[in-house]
Amino acid sequence: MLRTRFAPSPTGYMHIGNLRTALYGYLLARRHEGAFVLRIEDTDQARLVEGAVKVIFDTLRTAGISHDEGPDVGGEYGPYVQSERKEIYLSHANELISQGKAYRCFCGKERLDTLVDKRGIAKYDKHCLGIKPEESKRKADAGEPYVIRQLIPDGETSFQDIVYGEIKVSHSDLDDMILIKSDGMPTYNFANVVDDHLMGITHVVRGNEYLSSTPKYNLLYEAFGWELPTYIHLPLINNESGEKLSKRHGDASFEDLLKEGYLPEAVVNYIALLGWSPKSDREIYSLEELCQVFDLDGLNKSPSIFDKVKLAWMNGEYFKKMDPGKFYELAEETLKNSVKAPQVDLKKVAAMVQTRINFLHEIPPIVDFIDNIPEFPPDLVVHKKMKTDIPISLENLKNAYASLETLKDYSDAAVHLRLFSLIAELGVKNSQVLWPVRTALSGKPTSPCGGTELCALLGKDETLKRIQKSIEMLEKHVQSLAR
RNA sequence: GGCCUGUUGGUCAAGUGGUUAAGACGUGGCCCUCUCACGGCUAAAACAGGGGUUCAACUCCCCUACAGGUCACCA
Repeated sequence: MLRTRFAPSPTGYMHIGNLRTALYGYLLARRHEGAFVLRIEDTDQARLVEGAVKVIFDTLRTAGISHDEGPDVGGEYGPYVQSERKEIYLSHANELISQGKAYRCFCGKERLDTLVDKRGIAKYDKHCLGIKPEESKRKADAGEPYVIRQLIPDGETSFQDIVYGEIKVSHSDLDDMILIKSDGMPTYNFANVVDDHLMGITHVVRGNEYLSSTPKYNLLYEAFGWELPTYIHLPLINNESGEKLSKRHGDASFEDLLKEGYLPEAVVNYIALLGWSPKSDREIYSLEELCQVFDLDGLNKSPSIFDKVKLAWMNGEYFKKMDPGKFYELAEETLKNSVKAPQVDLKKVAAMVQTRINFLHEIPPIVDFIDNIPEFPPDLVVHKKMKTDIPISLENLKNAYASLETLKDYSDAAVHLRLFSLIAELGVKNSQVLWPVRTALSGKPTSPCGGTELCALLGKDETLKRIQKSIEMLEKHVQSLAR
């Protein structure tokens, strides 16, 4: 059975790159009816962050990425938290020592520092490899602090990566990396390998920052006589400046994006398409659909840039295709805060606004005129394409007022009928009546609906009041010009 | 700096020796239309550079340039 894993370290911050790695691992497992396991890599005692594991759980849950095994749901390969597996790593490392494939290193920081070159790069000189096994054991038993290092043999390693193909490196470029730290905890490099094997991970999906250390991991697999997993290294996601996404650069985490108004479904959909392509023109996919179509073949090797502009578009797409009831539910609070007029049907407002926004926070400025119509200049009723000028607008506003004054039913259909028969009667262009009305009712150059709908939305009292006000304003303007 | 990887329009991205080099976002224009939006149509816009291999290279090889990753008792 295919088994993948997501193995984040609890930093309290889940960025988009991490989330995408989790997503692909999840999709691969789902697609092949395998298992997706969550493992917490908390071997760095110095960097423990309060509540960080919760951030991981929350992020995965809201993204809809569910794991089959993990610290919270259990499973037969647990525990799934590395700090609880300390002894496992230690015994494995000792096994390697007894086989001569790893050794204790007693070098202190001071000595290690002397190995650093002018660029700040150090390679261990295998100094402690020279210590005889019995001596090493004696020192360790005497309580001298030490780390355990992997002994890299001479030679060359090559391996296959699903997306990058064959990778070949010479062992002379590899360092005798630390497996067990002096506090007894394993390093990521070691724990990762041991756990992936012990947990039966068949496909390792991770960012390509691990591509160059993979040979070292393979040497570990080899030392233990374990079978290599299938590697799937993912191209990195960069920010607008082409840098790797990071908290330090102020790049948004999944949580941040949600706070900014992005829908989790849209974010998941968008990141699925960064570095992977369904090889079709279609771009909108639900998570379930992604589970059906995801394939390794569509994986890309070049890095991509996280583009919020396109994400914003996709967010809008999700709003547009959303069931109106669901949309109202999401928009209700925003609407109630921005529209207080009692006669206004907020469900109608929601419907008007649904195709016009990418974010909920774009709603208030669109509907603000409902409660408070702004003062507007006379010229606003002048529109070349609508074939209106001030005299025509004034005239038709008066006509519309008279016509609307006697109307009782202010439903969309009734207003529409009344105004269009007025237009027919006058023998003018639709826009010559409707544009002045729309402007008189909204006070703005644009509105989320036309003149007739505006009448119906505002109701009779408010409609007549606003038209009257515009008539007065325009008359005053005309008089001032005449003088 | 060593090693690893990458480089198709501004961005995402298809393309696996022979194509008018898709599509999407964004941008401009047009249509629809009682404004805006939606929707429809359309335009501009790309194979990093140089050498090979080949009848034929965006596709294969080499070099250069640029970019990213990595070289921690971080993961």
